[in-house]
Amino acid sequence: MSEAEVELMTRVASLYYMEDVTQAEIASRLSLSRPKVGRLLQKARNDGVVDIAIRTHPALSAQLEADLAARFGLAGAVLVADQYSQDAQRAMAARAAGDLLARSLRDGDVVAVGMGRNVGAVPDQLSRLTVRSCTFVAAMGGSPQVGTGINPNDICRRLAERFGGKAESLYAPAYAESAASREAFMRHSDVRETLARARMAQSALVGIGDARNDSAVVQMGCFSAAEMSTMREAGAVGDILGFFFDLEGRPAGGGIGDRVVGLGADDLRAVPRVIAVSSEEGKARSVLGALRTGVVDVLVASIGTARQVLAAA
Amino acid sequence: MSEAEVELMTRVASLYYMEDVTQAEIASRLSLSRPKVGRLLQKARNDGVVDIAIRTHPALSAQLEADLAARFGLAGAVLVADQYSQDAQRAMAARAAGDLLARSLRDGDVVAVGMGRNVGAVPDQLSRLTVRSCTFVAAMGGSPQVGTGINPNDICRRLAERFGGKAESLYAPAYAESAASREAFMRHSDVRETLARARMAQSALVGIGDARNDSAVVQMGCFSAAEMSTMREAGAVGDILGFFFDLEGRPAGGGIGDRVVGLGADDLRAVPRVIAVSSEEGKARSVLGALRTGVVDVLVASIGTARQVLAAA
DNA sequence: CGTCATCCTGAGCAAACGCTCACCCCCAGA
DNA sequence: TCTGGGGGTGAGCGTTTGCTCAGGATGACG
Repeated sequence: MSEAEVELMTRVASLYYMEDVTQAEIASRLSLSRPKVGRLLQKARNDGVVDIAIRTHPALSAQLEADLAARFGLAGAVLVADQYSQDAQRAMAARAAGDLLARSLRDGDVVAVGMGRNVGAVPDQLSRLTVRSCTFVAAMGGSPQVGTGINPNDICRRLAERFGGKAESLYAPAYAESAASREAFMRHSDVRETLARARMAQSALVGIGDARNDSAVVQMGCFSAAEMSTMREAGAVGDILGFFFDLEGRPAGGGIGDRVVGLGADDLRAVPRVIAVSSEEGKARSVLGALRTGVVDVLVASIGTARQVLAAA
Repeated sequence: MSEAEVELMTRVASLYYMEDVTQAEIASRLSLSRPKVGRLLQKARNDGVVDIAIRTHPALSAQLEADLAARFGLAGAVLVADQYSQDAQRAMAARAAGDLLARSLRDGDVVAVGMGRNVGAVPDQLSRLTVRSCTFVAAMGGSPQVGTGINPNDICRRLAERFGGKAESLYAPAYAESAASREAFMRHSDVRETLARARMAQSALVGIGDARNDSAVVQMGCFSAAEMSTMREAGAVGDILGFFFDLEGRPAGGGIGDRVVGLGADDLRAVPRVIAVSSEEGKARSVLGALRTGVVDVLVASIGTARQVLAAA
């Protein structure tokens, strides 16, 4: 895309969206055809030159955000409006998380990146225009069982693509068959070094999993449905980076969760700005547990989830 | 406006702008009439629930911004797309300045506020949704000669209104008739204390004046056109808060500019984050001088102005 | 309790817009 | 040189949208 085209696109977008000139009028002023103007506008929206965002009115969220921050010692909370469809909800949350990330990242920062559908949606919602030369490091291994787009390595790559930074992959499975095998993975120099870099990150972007049988970690093949059931019986309500916790935020699920190759809870606590995204309704208990672990600094969730979390707390 | 209405507005806006549902379809889904949906959307845009922004593509601005920052030791530069009309240009710059302010302000911050059309346009462009409990202090006196909207006190009031913070007025004229009279004003306890608070601000928002006979300070009656001519002959190319400088950024204009009641250049240098806005074409020399004074930390201007400034430097 | 003003509401219409489709231009390959 | 594909372009049409205006509800005030 040439610079001249970007400029034309910006001109057209300014006239249309800021000065409320009709497409036909813009066409005649700039000697273009009307369809061409329409196409330029469409492209402008696509490329992020025109940025349309739905903001949460403080009347709906300010009190809840303050309550969450106060109650769980968060640096902040970002609540988005409830949506009808789950896809829209995810997009909404992902976009808020992306904006937050874009605002807080400085050039040269390192970001530790988790997995899951919510985290995976963040790069999709991110405008291509905010350039940050950051490094995105996978904070957890991957799994061939699930499609691309959910794996940390892939999310890192896409985040780096959008921000114009670098991605650093973790070449390890998300989950080792045994504690011994996990140790072996963790000792491998590539894995060790990548995780060391992730541990030193200024920010982390993670999802909050629910401990259900259809959750992402099960689909990824990290755990069998049976193991997940066992963990649930042991009190597990959710996970962050494969680290399971109960409703009180204490480690839960027996040793089963200890076979994950990636950053642990203590590692995350040392990261200054851990952003946790949760979009699905019905994850209130998972979110509550997650907040109580003390690893989360900023929560991105829906207003509905926030209400439920506060009610349950 | 009730909470339920805000919620409805948000719902409608989400469906329309994020899920691309037509107004008629939204109307039938939510059992509303189509015009009602249209009105809700309009209101949503008005209130800032729907936020449409034109972003500057990095291809147009990134290099220039980096050059400006490097050459003048700025913390950053924000460049907006060139506009045809001066009003649109002003709105564009004001909006960028407002966004910048919203991003950098923390609760409890104090902001020193200057005057002029550009600064005055900032609150107009500011969405009402970003709440910050900050204090906006006038960094300069006012003048009854010019309409409201340009005077620092009024700008403070409007900024405070938008952000939900407090405004602190400076009850003094922008300009004293003599050095002695200025001293008298500056000694007055109200004036002294207000300026002391402005001096301790975390941020400042100021405009860059050109030293023309039709400039804002002349219209405000601070100086006569003749005095302005004298200052220009003495090398003055522009002013910040009534403090005049030449093309090299050195104080200029003889003692004439010393009768301004407000913060001086040294005061501003002590403010960690001075945001200077300039929107008009043809102010390149003023901006160049301003940047060389070393008081500006972040420049908000148009791409065209930036090009001229760098070419002249 | 009546009256007036104001705001809100929804019908109808004209304008604006998105979309499809045929067309043309450019370029690669025969 | 000819031919065929691909991408971009502008006419025309159907849909969507903004706007005006009359009707009705609501609330303030006499």
